[in-house]
Amino acid sequence: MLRLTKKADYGLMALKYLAEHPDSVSVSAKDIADTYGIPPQLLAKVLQRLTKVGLLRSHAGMNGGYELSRAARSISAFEVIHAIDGPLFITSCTKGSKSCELEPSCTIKEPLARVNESIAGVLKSISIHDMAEDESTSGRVTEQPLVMLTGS
Amino acid sequence: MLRLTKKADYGLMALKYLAEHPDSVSVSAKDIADTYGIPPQLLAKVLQRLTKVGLLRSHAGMNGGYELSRAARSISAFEVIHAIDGPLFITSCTKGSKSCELEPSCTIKEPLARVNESIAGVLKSISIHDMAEDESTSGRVTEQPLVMLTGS
DNA sequence: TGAACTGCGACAAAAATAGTCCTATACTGA
DNA sequence: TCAGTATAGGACTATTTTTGTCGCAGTTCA
Ligand code: FES
Ligand code: FES
Repeated sequence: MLRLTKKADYGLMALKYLAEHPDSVSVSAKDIADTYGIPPQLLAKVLQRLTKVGLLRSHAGMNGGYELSRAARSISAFEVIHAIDGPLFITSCTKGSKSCELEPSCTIKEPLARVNESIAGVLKSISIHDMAEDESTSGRVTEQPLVMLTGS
Repeated sequence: MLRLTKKADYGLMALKYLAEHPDSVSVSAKDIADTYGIPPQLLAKVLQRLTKVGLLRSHAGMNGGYELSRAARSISAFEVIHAIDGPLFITSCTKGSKSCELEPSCTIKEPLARVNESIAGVLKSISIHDMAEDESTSGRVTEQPLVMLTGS
């Protein structure tokens, strides 16, 4: 449930990498793919999309690659995920204008839309910078009890 | 991104239906499937699972069916979703104990775990009762601007 | 010129979801 | 006690989504 796609994951990882290497003028997709052990071509596509929406600046040719187009602090996880996975959301319908078949009957959409908002809010409140920060902040968050399975 | 499965949707819809019909002693899977126009057998399975985890009580035989085992107010969306879609969460890895291949390199997991918590919190804070309530509360939430696409 | 890049579109493979079928079992009421 | 209606659940297929690959065109730089 509520799984992020790998592409989004890859995208976040890549941005995090870039945020941690501000010295390098630009880093190639291959470089990042190698350090994380993920398929280069796939990552390339992800980075291309991020470039398209303006989160990255690309530079073709030798010693080319990507760099953040803004400060890591100003790029939210939401933006990244939205750029890669698209705007779709919680309920299985939610096609924006096009409403699903069970529209008249299903009244579940409304309350869930508010859940969406909350989630989007959380995602927006986390920046790439925050993520990059994490490992330098020692093992602070490592062993928290994640009280989220009480339901069953 | 972050899509709920249809099964979970169906489950929520069914519980909502039950919450709205407290008069009926028990409602059959077919009844609910018919009113919402969803595959009866599939809904049956969903209801069976909800019964198994104790959210519903089932009653076989003629005029049988399901009923809420607790007050709608005390059943959270989280419980329902968790029961149906399982405990899996945000990051593409997160197999609990089994950590993914890119474990040493990927440091993105930690911060995202906190996002998970927040989302779970939101889901836990919404009860079936809240959902059922929604339509009686007039068209209050209908035309809210959902400010969640600012990213792109 | 040629090596090392990005930028795309089309495909193929794999995995997750959605949905169906079939059989067994439980309860009800006539 | 028997027919009808309902849940329980395993096995299976179909569909969709996600993941990953290939090939080729354009760019930059030495
Ligand atoms: S599932 Fe489409 S309107 Fe609710
Ligand atoms: S994607 Fe598995 S540890 Fe980050």
